[in-house]
Amino acid sequence: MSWTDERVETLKRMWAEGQSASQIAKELGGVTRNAVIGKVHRLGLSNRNEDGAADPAPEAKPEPKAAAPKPAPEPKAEPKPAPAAAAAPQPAPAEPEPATPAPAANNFNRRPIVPAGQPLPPQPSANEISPEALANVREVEKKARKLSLMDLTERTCKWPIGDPATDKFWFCGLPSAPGKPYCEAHVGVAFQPMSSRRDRRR
DNA sequence: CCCTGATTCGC
DNA sequence: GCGAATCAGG
Repeated sequence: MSWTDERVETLKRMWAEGQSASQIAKELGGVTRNAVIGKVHRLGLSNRNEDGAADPAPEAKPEPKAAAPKPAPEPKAEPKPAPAAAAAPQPAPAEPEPATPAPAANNFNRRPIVPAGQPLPPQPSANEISPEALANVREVEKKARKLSLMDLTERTCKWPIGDPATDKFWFCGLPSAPGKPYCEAHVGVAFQPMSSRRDRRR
């Protein structure tokens, strides 16, 4: 694979969008993230520093996991439902397959990338979670690995526990089922089959 | 352990 | 110019 104009263009665009090198590499195909980073440096766009302003902004790495406007072969960013408390959270009342909902990202970018909508609009809470599942969740919370945001990966449970306004806040962090955002127990309460009450007739 | 970008250096 | 290996870090 070589850096054709088109590929370089894609690289530039995605890099400008804040995509990570690995994401870009995946999109392009045939190259590793190292190749992408190498190219980025050679192109001289390692940082989007506009010269002149010697503005020391040492701490500024939001690591935007923004959703791509156009290319979305593999949605990476997963929205973090924020159940009010550990009490009765119902992040995703789902019916079909909530594989990867909307990219409600936490993006503090300079340029508009994400419309930034409501983080958690619909909370019908018209579900009844089985007492067993709830008890299970309670139990699981005791075993939570208490991961920080940084430690979350695609295979760690992203169920929030505690009050985000305090420092008593962390994520479950237990091993999550492949492709699922939560561990077994939390998947159970997060994705309800939608019909706690089966309509008798129609 | 997962990930990120940065740098080096033989090709 | 290229990118794997390595480094430094969250």
